[in-house]
Amino acid sequence: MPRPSSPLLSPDIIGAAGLELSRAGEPFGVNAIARRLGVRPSSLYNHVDGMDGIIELMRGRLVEDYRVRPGESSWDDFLVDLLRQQRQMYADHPQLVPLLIGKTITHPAVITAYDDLATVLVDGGFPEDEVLTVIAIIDAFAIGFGLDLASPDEVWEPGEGTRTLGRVLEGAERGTARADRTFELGVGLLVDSLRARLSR
Amino acid sequence: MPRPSSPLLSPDIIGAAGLELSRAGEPFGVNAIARRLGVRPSSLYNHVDGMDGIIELMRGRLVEDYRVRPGESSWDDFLVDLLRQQRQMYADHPQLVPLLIGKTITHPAVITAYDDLATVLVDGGFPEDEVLTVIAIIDAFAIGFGLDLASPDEVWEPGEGTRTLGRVLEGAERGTARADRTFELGVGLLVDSLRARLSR
DNA sequence: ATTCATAAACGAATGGTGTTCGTCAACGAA
DNA sequence: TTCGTTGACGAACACCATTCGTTTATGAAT
Repeated sequence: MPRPSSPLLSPDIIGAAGLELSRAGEPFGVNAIARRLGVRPSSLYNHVDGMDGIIELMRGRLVEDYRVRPGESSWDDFLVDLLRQQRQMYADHPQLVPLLIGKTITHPAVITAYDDLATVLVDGGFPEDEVLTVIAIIDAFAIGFGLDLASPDEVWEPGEGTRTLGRVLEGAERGTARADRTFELGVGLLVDSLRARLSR
Repeated sequence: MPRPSSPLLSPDIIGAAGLELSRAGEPFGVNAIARRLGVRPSSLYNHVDGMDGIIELMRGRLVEDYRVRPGESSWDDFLVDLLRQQRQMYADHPQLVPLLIGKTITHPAVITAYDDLATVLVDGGFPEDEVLTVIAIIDAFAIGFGLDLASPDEVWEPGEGTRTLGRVLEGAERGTARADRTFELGVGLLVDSLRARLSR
C-alpha cells in the first residue's frame, strides 16, 4: 500500500495509541503501536522521530489528560485535587515513570502546570524560597502513592514464622482499598503538616 | 570453551553484575550482563532462568546491600535511618522501580525486613490495624524521594513568561542539594505527623 | 491538463535482544 | 575406568528499533 488517500497516522494518533497500550499494561514499543494501528512499524517514522519522540508525545498527552486547573478553591483543596489526579496518572502508567522523571522538563504544557501550582502556593502564603521544595514533595508523594496503587493486590506474601507482619496482615484490606486507605492517611498527614507550617 | 576448571558464573555473580550495570545507568539485560562477565549470553541460562530470574536475584542482593537492622534506637530514629537507606536504593536504581513494585513480595529476606519494620512500629505503640498503612506510606515516601533524587540536575527548564516558576527558580539550589533539602523537609513532616498521631 | 515535488505508505535489510537447544569437554563419584 | 552431570559454547529463532529505497496518491505550479 503506497500513500493512502487519507492519512492513517499522525503524531497525535501515535501518542494516543502508545498511552492506551501503556494503560493496558502492555509493552508500548514502536512495533506494538504499529500493530495496534494496523500499520507497518516503519510507517511511524514518517510522523515521529523514533521511540524518544513517541515518549515525548505521550508525555504531552498525559499532562493534558490528567491536568487540574486552579479555580476558586483554597490552596489546600487545590493541592488535594492535584495529588489525587497525579497519583492516578502514575498508577495508570507505572512503566512510564522512569522515562518521565529521567529528563529535564521543557514541555510548555507541563511547565504551565507547575507554574500554576507555584502560583497557588505563593498566593497561599508560602515563602518563595520554600515553594520549590514543597512542589518537589508533592511530586514525590504523587509518584510514591501512584506506584503503591499500581502494586499487585497482594503486596506481601509472607511464609510462616514472621513475628508481626503475618499477624497485622490477617484480615487487613487488600488491593485498591488498601492503597486508598494509605493514600488518604498520607494526604492527611501532608496537608495538615503544610497547614501547620504555614500558620507558624 | 567447554566446561572450565573453576566455574565462571554463579547466580550471585550474575545478580551482582546486573546491579552494577543498573547502578551505572546502563541497560542490564542478559546480553549486557554476559558481555560484562566475558561470557556468552546463553551460558547464563545454566545458572538462572531467564531475565525474570535475574531480576529476582537482583532484588535479593539489593535488600542485603541497603538493609537497615533495628537496634537500640527508638522507632522514629529507626524510621529515619530506613527512609534514608531506601531512598538511596531507589535513587541508585530508578530503572528497577517498576519491576520491583510490580510483583508480590515473597523473597524471605525482604519479608524479614518488612517484619522488622512492623515489629518496630508495634513496639513503638502504633495500633496493629494501622501498621500496614504506615508501612505503605513509608514505602511510598522512599520511592518518591528516591526517584526525585534520581532526577536530572535541572528538573525544570521554563521558557519565558511564567508567572511564578521562573522567579522561584532563580538562585534556587540544583541537583543533589535541592533533592536533599526536599527530602529533609519531607521526612521532618512525616515523622512529626506520625509522632503527633501516636501521642494523641 | 500535464508536470512534478512532496507525503505517506510499504518491504527489505541491519544490528540489537531474550531464549532454546544441541554439542563438547572437564569434573567427580561409582 | 567408566559415566552421568556440569557448564561452557555456537547456531538458530523470534522479536525489536531503525534506516533506506521503492511506490504511488496528492496537490500546487505550469
